Amino acid sequence: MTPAPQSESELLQRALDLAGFTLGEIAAKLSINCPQDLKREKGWVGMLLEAWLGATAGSKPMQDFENLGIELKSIPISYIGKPLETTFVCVAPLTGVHGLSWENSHIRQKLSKVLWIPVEGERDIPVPDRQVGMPLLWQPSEEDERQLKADWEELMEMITLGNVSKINAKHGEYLQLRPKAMNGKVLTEAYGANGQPIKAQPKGFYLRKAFTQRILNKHFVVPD
DNA sequence: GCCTGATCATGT
DNA sequence: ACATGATCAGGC
Repeated sequence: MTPAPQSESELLQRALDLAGFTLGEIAAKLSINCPQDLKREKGWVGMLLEAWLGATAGSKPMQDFENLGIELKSIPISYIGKPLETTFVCVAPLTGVHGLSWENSHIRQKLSKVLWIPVEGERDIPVPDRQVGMPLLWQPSEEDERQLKADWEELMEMITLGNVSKINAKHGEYLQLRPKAMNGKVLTEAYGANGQPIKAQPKGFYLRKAFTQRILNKHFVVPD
């Protein structure tokens, strides 16, 4: 495990050092076993990058580099550099949401500064052969923030009004809510239509691919 | 169970 | 082909 970076430039330099290497090569440097596919270790790439960059491991609901105020996100990309998956951000609060605003929300804090690291994610490339790309330190533009806030307010209104059971992934232009649990049997507390407590499947906030693709496109030249 | 890290796999 | 809904692993 690498010690935590003490500055933004130190973190960026470490990330730059990874560009061009394969996941197998990076795993070997850290003496970590590299799986052939991610069917049973879906978060493996993120954990590997955390280990290399010196992120604080653990399940704490805070940014990966707390002292720097930076969140780390690996993003699987296609052969032409487009996102292959949506990006999970954080779990959605289903209770205790009275008075919660976008400005003081957990998700806004997480997205205030993100170090994106593109990694080849095509399933026909064995995990050890997948290459890591150039890192990108990103902060939401005013437009990004407006759009995320609008989606967040729409989604949170459904939660607040007890419409959790009506929520699906089709809501939200750039931000969506999807199940986030080990399986469909996991239930947590939420509000019913009359304000009564009900049990519902946990939800997570995800960034749609159109949003993350725009982030990548602003900084990298990508073929059409 | 809740949170982290996400991708898998099915439905349309 | 792609988005939605479902799922996998690990620490606390």
